[in-house]
Amino acid sequence: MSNLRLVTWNVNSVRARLGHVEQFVKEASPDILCLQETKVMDNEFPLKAFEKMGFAHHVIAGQKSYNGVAIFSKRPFTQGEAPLWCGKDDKRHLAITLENGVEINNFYVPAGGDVPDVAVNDKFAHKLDFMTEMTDWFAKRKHKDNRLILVGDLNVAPFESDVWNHKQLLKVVSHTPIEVEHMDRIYASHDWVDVMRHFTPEPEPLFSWWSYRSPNWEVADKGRRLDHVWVTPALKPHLSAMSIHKGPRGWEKPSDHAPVVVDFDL
DNA sequence: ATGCCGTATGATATACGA
Repeated sequence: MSNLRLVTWNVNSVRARLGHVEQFVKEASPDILCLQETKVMDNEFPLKAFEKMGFAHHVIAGQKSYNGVAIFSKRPFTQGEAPLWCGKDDKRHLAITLENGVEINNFYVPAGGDVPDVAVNDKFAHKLDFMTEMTDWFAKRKHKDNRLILVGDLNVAPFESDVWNHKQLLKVVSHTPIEVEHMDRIYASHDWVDVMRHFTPEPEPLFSWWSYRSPNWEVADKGRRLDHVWVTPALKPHLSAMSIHKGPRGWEKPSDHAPVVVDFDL
């Protein structure tokens, strides 16, 4: 058993945030770094900077302007299976398997647009379909011995204490009941453990995202928990710590998401 | 927070985020 530190962070452009990533990696020293919204094609990804940060292994999947995920690791891995979600090759998922057999899935679930109505908003329909496919995918692969980690920007804040004001956000995309139902089905698909709530149970507020549009983000604290770390039951005994790092959200020209750190004995 | 922000792009406006 040794310590494994995992970080998940929606950086909102890896090129715009490279300095922040370097600074945070220096501070937190993760063994595995899962990024979302890299917003860069693979041939333009600043890989050398990540090698200098000490990550000997990586897998990246980007496209121009939108989406994009990446996993950087100090430990060797093999790349895992990643289906075409909703039939689109829009670079929202990567999977790796470490030498100890632990599989890490890094997701960027569609944001869903503004209007929480599938009849008038294709983006919302895409989001719900994406979550349904995640449910089916993990249900199909379910096995009691599976040691899976699921991280990323899932773009849903499921619990009342995952948003700054439950009642005001019930009709706001990310906290609507239909999205929470879809997320509950993913939870059930593999008896997932919500690691962040394992360490910080309700009703303590827990946020990982604060809008750029809200001034005085830290004082107002109108946040939402959109970023998640889940594990399958076999990994629950190996959890040792979790923390959301608000520091980088306060740095100059920040991402609107804060990095989440989870420590395992693995 | 619906709002005045931020990132990206064949850009000086538009799409997208959530």
